[in-house]
Amino acid sequence: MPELPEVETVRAGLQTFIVGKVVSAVDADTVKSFPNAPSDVKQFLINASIVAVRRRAKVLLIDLDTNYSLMIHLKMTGQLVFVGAERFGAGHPNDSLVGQLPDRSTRVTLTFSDDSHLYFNDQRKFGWMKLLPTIEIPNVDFMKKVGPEPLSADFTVDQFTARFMRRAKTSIKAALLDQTVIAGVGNIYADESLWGAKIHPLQPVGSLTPDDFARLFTELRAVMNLAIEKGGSTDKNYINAEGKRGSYMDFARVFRREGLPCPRCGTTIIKFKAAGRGTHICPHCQQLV
DNA sequence: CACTTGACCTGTCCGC
DNA sequence: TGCGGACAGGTCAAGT
Repeated sequence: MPELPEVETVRAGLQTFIVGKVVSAVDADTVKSFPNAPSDVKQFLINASIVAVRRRAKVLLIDLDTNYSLMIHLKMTGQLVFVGAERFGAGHPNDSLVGQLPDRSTRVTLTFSDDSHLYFNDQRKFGWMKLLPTIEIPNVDFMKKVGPEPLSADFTVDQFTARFMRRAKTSIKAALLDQTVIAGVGNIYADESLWGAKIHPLQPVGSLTPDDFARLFTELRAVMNLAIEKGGSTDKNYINAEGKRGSYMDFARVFRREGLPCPRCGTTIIKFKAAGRGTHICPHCQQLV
């Protein structure tokens, strides 16, 4: 579910809420949620304090003062929700969630020494948490293979184009979704940026012109920045660290808008399958060439 | 090797 | 209302 803008929104919320807090209890399904961690994972977490919350691609990294980190992937339906202690009283940002969590999709509960909680919920159980030494993070297979951050200040259109040309024979949509090409793009922002750049999702990468890449580079970054500004996209499950929904779907131009008019030309938006995913285009603006 | 497909799970929606 | 099937925003292993 969550793509780069959603994970970044969660990260920013957690950075505000949990840095400095000390873990006092852990309730976790260690088999499901900590597949690679030591069996005594609770001992590694209890009494540790949160130092920082980072993000790389769609992965969250919670650094502890013990030189260990929690590495978390939310996959399709994962949520990380912070709930303050009741004694914080009315007006606390997420007071309304007190008593609602944990629920049946809660996989891990971290309790902090001030009686606040961090809940990892995941309906479909695709997500995971791993505990590992902070210094080992760069050695994790995914971290070694994942492509550059599309929003980083020093990322250029030339680098962007060169990354894609490694996958010249595949479709542009499949390449956008390939995390080893560019980090953080998922189905929503792939469709939205291809509409913005007026490129058909099945267009072979190798047939795109420098101008196509320039437009896609600009559109992808603009769409992701807008999505972060709107707190991400909530289609079904996604909520941020305060348990609140994102509003980007109110601004989506094609995603989940099949049957509605293209906001640019009025042609009816269609949906089909591309790169194995539900794909939305304006058949007038985005044509195979 | 490059690329595509199926599997991992649960919940929801749609048609009969 | 009940039931079966398709589908859902991600990633990896296995297959072609």
